[in-house]
Amino acid sequence: MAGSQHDTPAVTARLDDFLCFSIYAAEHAFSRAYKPLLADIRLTYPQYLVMTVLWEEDDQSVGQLGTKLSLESSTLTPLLKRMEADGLLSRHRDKQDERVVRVKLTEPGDKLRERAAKIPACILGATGMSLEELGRLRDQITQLTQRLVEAS
Amino acid sequence: MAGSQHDTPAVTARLDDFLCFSIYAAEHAFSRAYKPLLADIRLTYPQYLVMTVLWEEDDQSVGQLGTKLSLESSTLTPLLKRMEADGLLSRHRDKQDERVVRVKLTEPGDKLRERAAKIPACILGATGMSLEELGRLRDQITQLTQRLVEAS
DNA sequence: CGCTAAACAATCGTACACGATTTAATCGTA
DNA sequence: TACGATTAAATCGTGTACGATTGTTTAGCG
Repeated sequence: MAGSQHDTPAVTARLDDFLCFSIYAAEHAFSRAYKPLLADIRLTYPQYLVMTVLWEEDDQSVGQLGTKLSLESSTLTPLLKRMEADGLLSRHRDKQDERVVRVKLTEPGDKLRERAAKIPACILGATGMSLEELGRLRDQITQLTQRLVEAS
Repeated sequence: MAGSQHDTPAVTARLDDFLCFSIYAAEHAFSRAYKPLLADIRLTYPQYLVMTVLWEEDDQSVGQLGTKLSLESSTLTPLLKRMEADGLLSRHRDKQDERVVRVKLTEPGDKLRERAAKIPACILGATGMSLEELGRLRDQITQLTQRLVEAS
């Protein structure tokens, strides 16, 4: 048959060896860890990420949000519409450039920030890691992401 | 400044500071890096993970797959049905215990393993990391996941 | 033996997520 | 200034992903 001498050995990499799978599992674990905390303030995990971006800087375009979150308009538009229906934010065409839709927090959306303020500490506690460890790990992962993006 | 003495300061954590977001972004980046490679063999990323588990050990129950992949039957059942329709695997009730459904690779599903064999090396190249670095990072992330799961 | 409890997969409803396409607005340049 | 190219969102179709519920089958216990 094919690889009588060297090429691909019959060995298959184990899933647990995959860095990508560890990331996949960690993403699920984070999402689940956040779920009960976010349920209190009636946000999903992606919605929480959007709110975090807006709490950081209000009045951004859909495109800006997409860049920061690595999401397409095809994902963001319905997500933002749900959040608008929930009264968290408003969406309006930019007067200067009608192609652009600007997203602004409503009063309740802005207020929610206070109720969400304790969440990061809860998650930090769940990780059982120090801020330094956590920061180092985050930076390594961010660097990895950048390389993956550049390579594609 | 910040904590004049205690309660929540007006400062909001920046999204980029969040470990969870670095994971979220990395998960997207991996999924996108795999996409063109997987398109060649007509698999989605989650389907590839299922195949990897089955290449490692054939003939597993839906529950076993779910445990290894951290997925619910509500996710796996439709996913496996699509893969069955694509001729990659078969699903049959276990004769000993009619509650369980056993998933087996078909001949084409097994053969696909060879064509997929070069993918890990492509991804490794895209990360620009050494196997040692990669392994260390993976172990840290796996440990993090375990702590998150335990804490919930 | 019979009956409840538990286990397993499937189903349903909701919510991301993406690529490809579409629509509308603006820009560039002849 | 006209008109093709570009940009920004939205739309459409497909595929995960989950919680809650359902339907079957098996296990456990009196």
